[in-house]
Amino acid sequence: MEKKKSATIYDLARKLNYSPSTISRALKNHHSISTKTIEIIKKAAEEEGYRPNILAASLRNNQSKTIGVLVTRINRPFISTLISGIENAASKEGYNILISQSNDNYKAEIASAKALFDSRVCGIIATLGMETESINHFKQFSNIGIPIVFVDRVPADFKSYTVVIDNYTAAFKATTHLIEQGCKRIAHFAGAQHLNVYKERKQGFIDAITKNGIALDDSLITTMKILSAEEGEAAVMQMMKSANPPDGVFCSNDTTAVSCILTLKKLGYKVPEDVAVIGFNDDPISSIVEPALSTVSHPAAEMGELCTHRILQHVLKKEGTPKIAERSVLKTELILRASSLRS
Amino acid sequence: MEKKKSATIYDLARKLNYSPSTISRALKNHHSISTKTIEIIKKAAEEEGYRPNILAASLRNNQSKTIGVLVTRINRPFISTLISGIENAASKEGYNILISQSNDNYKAEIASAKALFDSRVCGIIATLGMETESINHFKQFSNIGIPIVFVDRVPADFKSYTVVIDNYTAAFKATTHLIEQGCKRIAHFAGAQHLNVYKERKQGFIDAITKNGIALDDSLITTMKILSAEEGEAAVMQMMKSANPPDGVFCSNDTTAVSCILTLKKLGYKVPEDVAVIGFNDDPISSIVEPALSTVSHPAAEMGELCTHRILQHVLKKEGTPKIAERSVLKTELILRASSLRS
DNA sequence: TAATTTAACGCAATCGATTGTTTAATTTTA
DNA sequence: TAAAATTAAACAATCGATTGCGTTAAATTA
Repeated sequence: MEKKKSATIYDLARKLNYSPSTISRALKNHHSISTKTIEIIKKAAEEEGYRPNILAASLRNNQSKTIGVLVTRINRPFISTLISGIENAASKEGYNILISQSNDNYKAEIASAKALFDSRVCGIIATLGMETESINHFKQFSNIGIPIVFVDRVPADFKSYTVVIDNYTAAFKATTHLIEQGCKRIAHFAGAQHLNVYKERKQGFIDAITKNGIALDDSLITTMKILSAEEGEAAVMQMMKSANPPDGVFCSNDTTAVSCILTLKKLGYKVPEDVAVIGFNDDPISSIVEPALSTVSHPAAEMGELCTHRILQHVLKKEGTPKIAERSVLKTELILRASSLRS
Repeated sequence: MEKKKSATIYDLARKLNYSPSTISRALKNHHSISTKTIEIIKKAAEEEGYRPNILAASLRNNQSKTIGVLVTRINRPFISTLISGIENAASKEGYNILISQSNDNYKAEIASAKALFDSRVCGIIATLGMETESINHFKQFSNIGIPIVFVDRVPADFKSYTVVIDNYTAAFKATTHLIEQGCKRIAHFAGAQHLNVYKERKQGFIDAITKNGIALDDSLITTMKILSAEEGEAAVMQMMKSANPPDGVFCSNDTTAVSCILTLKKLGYKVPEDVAVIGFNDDPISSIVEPALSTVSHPAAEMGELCTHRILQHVLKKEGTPKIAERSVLKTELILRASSLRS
């Protein structure tokens, strides 16, 4: 159990009587090294169990084949699937991913960004936290030309790559679907309005309502802090107590939507007959709850893969190629299940 | 948008007329640097936006304050929560985590291990894949003294730290609970038997059955490849068709347990009256399905934190301290819900 | 006052891989 | 055959932080 260190190119050089530079070049098939020598060196490298020291190479090249990923919480269905997509695409190209979570805490997000920066990641993929006020902590990356990809929860005005879904249209369609099912008074569980995703979903909801000639009733919109099950339950209790309760609810996420269904049932209402419900995200619980929850599917894995591709495109791009802050909008799908189907 | 690089200790040294070594020492409050100088240097570092180059420091120290995490699939409730625990504990101590997933593919697991090794992680936390045959790919770490923590799905005979739950006891208790609820013919959905977790759960099941004086009926045990919902459904269809169907099922995971409940309901059986069901993991779906699923809770986040602590303890340990391949067994909890409560 | 300590900091090697520039040997061309 | 071109490999600087050892000047002690 000695701490014997793995061989370096210097060890190989000494052993084979070549210079370290020859070893280095041979290992990556440099043309100035003869085929014979390359063979000899590769064989020896194999035998000696040589493994390149990535730290040394990264230091020298000043870039680290490591992508930083900064998310709010790793253990959320959407986020973990996103990360999975990021990882699959990255490892396929020989890149590693460094993960950090902010737990939706602003200060932690800043600290995480700094940590990832210090690790000299070659690019960073991030989703903003609930509390994020400013995004100055991302400027350190753009300042030195490190590409940033904001995904899902993105800032309004920051020059970077962006990977999102069309929240507005998805919300519009979801709400329209409820209207088509005969809902006349539709409620909306909105999320924190400083985050694009919830703001856009709310706007999609509002526009669908008004464009269908329904009067917008602000009292039917509940804005929640974190869209938790508890908040969902409380909102339902409140709403159903009112003189004119809703007959449909469009929730900004599945957590509150499932909570909504469960609470409605507990109160004795039938879903979707009395109240139709539709959520957002297509979390695993949505297909398990009874009635199964209609929802909007988020192409999480694809989004993750695309994020990685954006970073790699940027990193591998030749000098001089213009950097375009491209915005990618992925398609969502309306998943219709029993919770909203009255026919 | 120039690629201006961030300041180094050399830049600061030139600017302040100190030597790089003094800058380096001042930044970490070395006692041989005067308080006044430290102040000056830190102030300048702040102003210049100095950020240490971790790659350089790691190369010099030959250790990287980065923990490698090798899992099967990131987007599973248990795994993502485990990772979350690992990350929280690591970032608290200033360590980063590098994540790689094998997607349960043996070759990918080997490649991931190599990638993490090449990244010079200071320790590695791993759970074995479904296909993992040998664990030779982990020897490269132990060979050079890098600590390994196997978690949950661990190898039988490898000298390393281990963080697991007591699968046997949990399974024993879960099965006993079904017996106490009056079940006479209890089925078991077992997982791949070369993995410790499923093997132990099966043994716990068997022992609970026999110790309660019930005859063991092998036909009631279905061994599944990946414990998917589809496999669960198929198994239920098969079993309920038999002449002597079970009145209770202990499933090795929640995915098959939920699938079991849904299938039973579809077939017209009542849960738990006709068939009581209990799962394993306490995934989010388990509390949403109807009837809610009784299950065994896995302290995933704690396990993750403990894994990180094991690595850090080892890494920060002074020279000469004996390395103990400690095995940590965490407590599980039997979560009783409607799917198994007949009283 | 001379001899020692101590405080404060600089010098230079080091970690391992990379790469522009030379050098040496061999082959081709004039 | 001498000069030029090509091939193959060595030399040496570099990336940025760290650290053992050496150096200088001031402070303390004898």
